Amino acid sequence: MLDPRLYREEVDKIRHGLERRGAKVDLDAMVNIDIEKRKINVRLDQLKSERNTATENIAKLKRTGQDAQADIEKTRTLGDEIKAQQEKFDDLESRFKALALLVPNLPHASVPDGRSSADNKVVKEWGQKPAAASAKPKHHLDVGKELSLFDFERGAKITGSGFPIYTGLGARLERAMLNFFLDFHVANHGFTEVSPPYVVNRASMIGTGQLPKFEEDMYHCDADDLYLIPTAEVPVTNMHGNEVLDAATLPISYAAYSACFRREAGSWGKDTRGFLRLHQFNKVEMVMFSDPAKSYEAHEYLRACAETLLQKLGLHYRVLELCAGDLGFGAAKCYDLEVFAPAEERWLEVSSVSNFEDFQARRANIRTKIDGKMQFIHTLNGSGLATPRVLVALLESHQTAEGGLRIPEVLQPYMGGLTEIKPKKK
RNA sequence: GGAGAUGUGGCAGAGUGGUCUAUUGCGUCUGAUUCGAAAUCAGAAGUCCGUGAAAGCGGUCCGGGGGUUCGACUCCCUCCAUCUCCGCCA
Repeated sequence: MLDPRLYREEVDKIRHGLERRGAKVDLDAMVNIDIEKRKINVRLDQLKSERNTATENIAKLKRTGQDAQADIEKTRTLGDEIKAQQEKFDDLESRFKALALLVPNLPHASVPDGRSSADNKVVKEWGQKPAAASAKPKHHLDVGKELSLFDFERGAKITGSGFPIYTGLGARLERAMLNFFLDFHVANHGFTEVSPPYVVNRASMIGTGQLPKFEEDMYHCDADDLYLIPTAEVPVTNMHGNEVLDAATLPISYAAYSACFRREAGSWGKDTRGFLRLHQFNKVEMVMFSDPAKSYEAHEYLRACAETLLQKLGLHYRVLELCAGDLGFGAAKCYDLEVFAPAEERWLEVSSVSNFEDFQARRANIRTKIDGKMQFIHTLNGSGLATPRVLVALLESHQTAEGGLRIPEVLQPYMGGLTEIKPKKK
């Protein structure tokens, strides 16, 4: 949510930011509701003030045993008027709030202009593509099949498409990645590990910005009115909802593993094959709560944390700075990390590192007191990392000449010392 | 799932329809005393909204929402959380 003051003091700033995003919002309607609301608020406060003095007077009369009937009658009509004005006010306020929850964050000044993902800026490339001379690597689905690492058919049988089963060494490899990610963040990056619920209430989904706008993308349990989390960002960020954080404890950094559930309602036809778009997948998420003055340093730090993992895995990747038109709903600035899949010959997004500034903190009401001044903290998060596409890159990047898979050194301790997954003998 | 109890400021804990402008204690901050500190004494302090150039002024907040009433921390309904006992269970 944006600072409500902006709607009356700096509408042009909002207009400009939304324009950069290519977002359509009826700003004029919101400004008008806000003006109307304040007008009624002034009248309402005045009426309440009158009532307060009147009831005080009644109390005084009653205490001294005098008749207060005339004052009671007068206050009764005052009460009716207050009720009527209050209803108007509540209606305007809820209308304003409903609209405000649908307004995306404004892009940070450093975010480049652009309409779509085609306009994102490559700011870094690490490692390199396999030499053209070497044999073209096999497709990850073929590698997985030969080594029996996963089973899409049976996943589809028991649940549906987009719910794969990792099997045998594939399951272990995926678990190895998650353990490596978590352990590494905790040991080297100063994160505290948390293991959150995978199901959250509606208020939490609003807090981080998934709702009310993206309802159709979320799995919902009707009987309990709870949502399956699309990312650990939701429970972990909302952990501190309605809290005033001690400024001395900032920044607070969490790393959380969770399964992630996404309906991907609007994505049919895009990347539906294999691992590229799943309804359930595993991810380690990094979440930070930062002093507002230091959130952009924290943003760079988070990005570096995610990058380090890819480097340790020996994967060729690049960093994109998203343009204004491609920013996620709540992000003020965002880096995407894309890993290269040599058989697919394309870049795959494996991490998205965002600074939300106070956008989520306003929704979830997370504050801190700095120099005696109450203010909203800044929230940030980044994948570190999601496993499916990393596995794809791993399968396509680390193939051995014999058709097996070389295990990156950092994962070997988690694989019982195994250095290579060898093909079955025929 | 069943029965009962509780939810009040940073914390503890009073308050059962009208000077509640929420008692008190602890903690916090400021000042006095002190070379400094402790102890002691005095004082101050919250959130959010509106209004105003500002000082200030008005409103709001006792788990959330709703109701009764001229007036609700107090009465009623409902939801949530916590605790105790019972049941079930990885």
